[in-house]
Amino acid sequence: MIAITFPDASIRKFPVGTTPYQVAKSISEGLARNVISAKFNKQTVEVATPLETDGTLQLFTWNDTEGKQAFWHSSAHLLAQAIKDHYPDAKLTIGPAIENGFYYDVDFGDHSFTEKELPIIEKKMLEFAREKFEFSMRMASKEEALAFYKKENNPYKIELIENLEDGTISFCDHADFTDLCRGGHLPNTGFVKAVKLLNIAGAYWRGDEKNTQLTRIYGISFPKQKELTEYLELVEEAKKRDHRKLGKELELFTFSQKVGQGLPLWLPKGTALRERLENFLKKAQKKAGYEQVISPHIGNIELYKTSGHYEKYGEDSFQPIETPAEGEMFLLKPMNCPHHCEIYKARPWSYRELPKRYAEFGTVYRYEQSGELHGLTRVRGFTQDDAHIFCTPEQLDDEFKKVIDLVLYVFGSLGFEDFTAQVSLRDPENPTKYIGSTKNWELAEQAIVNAAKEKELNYVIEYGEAAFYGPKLDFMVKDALGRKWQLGTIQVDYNLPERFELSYKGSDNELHRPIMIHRAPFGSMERFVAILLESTGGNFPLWLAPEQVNILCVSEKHKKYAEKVLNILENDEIRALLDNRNETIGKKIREAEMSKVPFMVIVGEKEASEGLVSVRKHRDGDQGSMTVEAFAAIVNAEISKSISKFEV
RNA sequence: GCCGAUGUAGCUCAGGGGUAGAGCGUUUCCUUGGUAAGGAAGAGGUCACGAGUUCAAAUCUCGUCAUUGGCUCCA
Repeated sequence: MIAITFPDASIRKFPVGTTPYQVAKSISEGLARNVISAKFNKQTVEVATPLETDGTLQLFTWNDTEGKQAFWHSSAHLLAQAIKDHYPDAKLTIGPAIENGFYYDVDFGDHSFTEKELPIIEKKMLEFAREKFEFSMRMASKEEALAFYKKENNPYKIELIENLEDGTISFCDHADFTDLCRGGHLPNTGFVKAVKLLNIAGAYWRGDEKNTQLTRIYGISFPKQKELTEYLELVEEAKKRDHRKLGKELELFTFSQKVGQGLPLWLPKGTALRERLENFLKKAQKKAGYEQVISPHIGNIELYKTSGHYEKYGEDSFQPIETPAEGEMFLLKPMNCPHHCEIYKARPWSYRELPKRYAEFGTVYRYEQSGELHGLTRVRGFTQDDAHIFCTPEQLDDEFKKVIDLVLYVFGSLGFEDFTAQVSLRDPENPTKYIGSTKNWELAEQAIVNAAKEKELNYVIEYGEAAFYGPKLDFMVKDALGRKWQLGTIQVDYNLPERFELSYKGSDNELHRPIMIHRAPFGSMERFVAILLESTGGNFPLWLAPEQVNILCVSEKHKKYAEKVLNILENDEIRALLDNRNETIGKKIREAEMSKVPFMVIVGEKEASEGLVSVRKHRDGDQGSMTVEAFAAIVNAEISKSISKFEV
């Protein structure tokens, strides 16, 4: 007998060779029907794997992340089977489960696989699924495995196997299909009842652009048709929140082929929105001891040679601007830090005067690869809500924490709750990538981790994600389609102060190097507005909305009274717009609802004679009538509720 | 930059080797209204751009530009 420990710490005895499936069956028939995969002593096992020793067992169903992973991983096997069935010469590479679904990377050789073929493969997958082929694992020697793929003429699998240790290599078989595999499958293909192949894309073998480009087929599968339908509806809903679509509908920004790709044009409403965000942050920053500075959009190439950026990014940047005078070269500013270093250098500093905090909404230009441009989230010209803090080593910890407070305040005022903090440290395997002494790096990394802990951030540590000049703390959010973007960032930099030979006089009357902190709570105005659009679906917090109130006249006869109402609201600093077009009230309401204006006030015969307004709230409907003053008070109360004061 | 897709009216989209289509918007007129679309008439397009094939190209082919799904990259 073997003793099996369950997640609730209970222990039961089973005969040697009992499978997880049999264990599930001993618990309940329902669990046995639904058990998808299992972990035994924290190792993924098949539900049909006989258990030979004592150990802890976890059983997973579709409702567990691990269960979904096994489900989708098995679906990738089905996909591969269908591809091989249709294209016997296709060379399979890897096919993992991902957060939502799975993919398989395939080398189709000379054949150019297109989206039109997806339904054919999809249909084949479902046919195979219905056969309820059992998945079964078997161990193979390295020699055996290599021989198999040599016969298949598949260099990718051979490369994978060559990097594996003999004795750890296993295959998974179902029907007449075999794939190199570590394990973690459904009992059989019959669990897969619904499949959708979503799209195809190019992907480099092993993620290296020097390698062959393979065809990646993305798909998702479910145990019920209904769940697939719901998933697809969810994706459709998410697409409605796409900032590119909302930006057009709400007339916030646009792009022009003539101006150039990745160079956004801000329309009046978008500009007003952006200015409101800027003023909001400026106010908080002023309170936190920042000083605004302004620097030019270009800088002498020597500036970037000093900073080291030219050496690192020169060839991948917008190329230098050459002037009529010989030998003069300017670069479009790709970041603000070198300029701010020169501002710091404008005069000598005493330790008593630090920290200096220079803030600038600095517009920068970066030559991003054309294929990487994406709406407002990845552009070639954008404005950072940048600031650089120059401080003494003793001040670093405290300053870092203050910046975190500011970022949390900004996110809080905008209702951003769904974010994670990412601590980016050096890649331990590639230490030469970084500039600066090991000692300084260690100090800075420690400072960041401490701050993240103390501020109780929900953080993850990513090794190898640090900037070349220092470690950083980034605030990550997801867009409507689940793609991750970096918004706020805080970076410690020991490098630029060194390169620019920055100094301050210490209490010992000696010159010392300050430490520099780069930080941007929004990240960039462009990306922030994009993410804000997607997270709110265009229903901005009241204090940010381009128009807060639309005044709708029942008929043109009430224009005069409406203008009086407009006047009162404007005097109360409420952004209101008068709609006195020759349209029915129903139509005006409909359009105001669709343009997501938070409040509508309706004025007609009744209101004019009683001196009231009839209030309607976006998405909530009729709120009854009240005096204009009472309405203004409601609006102002809601504004001050959503935007708290920044406390230092 | 790479692999794939897309580009038709201001917007959303249909069509497709032989005179360019719809809805919304816009303009004018009628209508003066009560909580999500009042009615009528009109204007509006070198079908992204450039070449080629053809008697004939918006349609087929190639190239360019832009958008887009990914990959790579991201100071």
